[in-house]
Amino acid sequence: MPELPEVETIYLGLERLIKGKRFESVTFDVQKSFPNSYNEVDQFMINATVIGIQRRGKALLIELNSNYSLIVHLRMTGQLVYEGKEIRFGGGHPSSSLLNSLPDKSTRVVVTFTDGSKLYFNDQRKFGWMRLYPTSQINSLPFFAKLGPDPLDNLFTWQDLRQRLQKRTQSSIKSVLLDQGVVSGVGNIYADESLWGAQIHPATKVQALKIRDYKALYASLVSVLRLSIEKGGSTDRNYVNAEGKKGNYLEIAKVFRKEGQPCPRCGTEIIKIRFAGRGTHLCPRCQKVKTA
DNA sequence: CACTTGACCTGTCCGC
DNA sequence: TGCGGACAGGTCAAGT
Repeated sequence: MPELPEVETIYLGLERLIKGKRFESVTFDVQKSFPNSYNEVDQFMINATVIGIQRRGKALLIELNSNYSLIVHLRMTGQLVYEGKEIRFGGGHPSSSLLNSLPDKSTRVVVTFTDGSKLYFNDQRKFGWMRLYPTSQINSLPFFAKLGPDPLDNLFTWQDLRQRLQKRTQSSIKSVLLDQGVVSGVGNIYADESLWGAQIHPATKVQALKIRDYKALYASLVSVLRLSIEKGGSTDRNYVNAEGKKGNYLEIAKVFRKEGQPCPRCGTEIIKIRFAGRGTHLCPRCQKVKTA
């Protein structure tokens, strides 16, 4: 669920809220959520200062001045929430937030900074993780080494998209869009939304796509991702940003979670099917399967 | 080798 | 009300 726009929103929040802060202590409940040893945490995290934050695909990198970086992947239900003098939870805090008080029962890691502020890593399903790695090794970690380009990179063009998709001509377009090695950051929500925008059926084989399809898909993907960032991302179930607030993109989504409602383009009822093992939303009239 | 399916988890919702 | 099962969907390992 946290896809590119959600992780970008968290990134923007962390940039403002924790950059320059120094770690005082760290506690965690299950090793799976934070697999480093106590020794590594003591040596490379405690008393280290946050010097930079990056997003790469759906992952966050928090760079420390100890030559280590903290990598965070939220997977399905992860949250990274800040609490400090600017932001408090509970105690009658008026809330567009999903959160009442922290920590809660899904809190896996609590990081405390020297100014008393805290960063909570919550993860209901425990698929997500955060982990310290030497900064110099990050680019060679398998996850990052094979990561495709960011679709919002200024240098990324429709020709790049076409060239990368065309390495997978036998596959369906939706499966390929979800492959982080082809393009990074796209998940189930924005795959469905961008394919609707480009009027391409998710099951269409890449080999059946024409030049105009690549151009349309590129334009659609970029605009959907940008629009969602403006809206603070999508809150489907439990996504919140670094301030604990929900995103608003789903209010203006065209097909995702809109089954039974009219297609904004042609009025036909949006359907939900199961495709490539996932819930897939589309307009059966605007998005026909094309064959080569 | 390319692609698809199952496992990892927990909470929610639906039907009986 | 309680219970079993389907479902949610990111990534990697295992299977076809």
